Amino acid sequence: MSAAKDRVRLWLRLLKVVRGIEQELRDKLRREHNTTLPRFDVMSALSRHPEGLKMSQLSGVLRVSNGNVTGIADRLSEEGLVERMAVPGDRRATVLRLTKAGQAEFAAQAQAHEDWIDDMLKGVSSEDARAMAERLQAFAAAAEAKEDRKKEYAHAQ
Amino acid sequence: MSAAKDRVRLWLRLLKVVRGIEQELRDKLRREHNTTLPRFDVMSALSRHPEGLKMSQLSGVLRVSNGNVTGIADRLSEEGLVERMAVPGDRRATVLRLTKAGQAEFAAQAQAHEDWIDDMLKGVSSEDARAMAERLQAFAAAAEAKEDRKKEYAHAQ
DNA sequence: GCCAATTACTTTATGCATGAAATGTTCTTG
DNA sequence: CAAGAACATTTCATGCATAAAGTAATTGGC
Repeated sequence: MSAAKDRVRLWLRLLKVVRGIEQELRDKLRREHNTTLPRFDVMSALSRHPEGLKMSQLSGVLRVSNGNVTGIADRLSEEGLVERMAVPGDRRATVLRLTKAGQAEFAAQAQAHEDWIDDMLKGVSSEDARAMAERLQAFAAAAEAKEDRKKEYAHAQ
Repeated sequence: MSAAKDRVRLWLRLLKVVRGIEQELRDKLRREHNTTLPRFDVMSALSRHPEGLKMSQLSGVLRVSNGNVTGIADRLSEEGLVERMAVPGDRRATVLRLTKAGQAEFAAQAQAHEDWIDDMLKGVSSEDARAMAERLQAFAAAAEAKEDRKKEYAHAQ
């Protein structure tokens, strides 16, 4: 009967914990690296693709809107951390990639980021972390599959 | 040795799951109730305090800035969901509270919200939900205590 | 009772986020 | 090959979020 309440309570706790950690990360990024989480996310995605990503690929990976990425890329590129490259054979597209300076800057930020997380989650043992991550993974996979079924159904209409 | 990696992985999964659910809630709120999560949060806080809250109390409860609440309150009050009341004896302060219309509107939103959460977390049993919530609670409490010690230390400087 | 510090709130400037419209390019198809 | 559909990106309008500055009222120490 109170299963719904249990789930809502879980959701509220999840939200509180994640928002708390996220807020601390934002503060540290701003104070210690003069940047923001969205900028960090963009640079992180680019660092995993040294050859660069098209704007649309980037917004797809980060699951944000196209217009959003435009602005963040503009600001990062003004600071020389990122550059827009023409795509030979398609004048519509541009590829965004880290500059040398961007790579160096991100390396420092990423190391700090990992250290902060490790410190904030010190209260969680390695085993617990693995167990919870696995559970969340299973849950996310189930939700994903559900989403897909929904889309197929919509298409069939 | 890889404890740090385990914790970072846990964090990334947490972030992904929470952002995913949050995004779906935002979409549903927008499509089905023509509102947003921040507006919902404000109305939710006010519904727990029928006598109303001062602007500063509200921003404290929601952990957002003062300036932020001003704008949300402006828009909600334009729609007649919320009203600003003068505080007798302190002309600086105003109390914000739900109007009758706001109460009715929020009741509908809150019920839908609970149903959505329950549906999205259907894959989590009641027992698992309680167990995870408890763990998160313990973790949050530990982090809170750590924060407090930090502040005391800062004061002592 | 005065005035300096504090408190309550709003305003401003900046950045992030969205959806929708606009611009220009490429592809498709009759 | 000439529409026109599809695609890649930017621009625009709106809202949320912050920090910092501004306005006004209250409080506390003298």
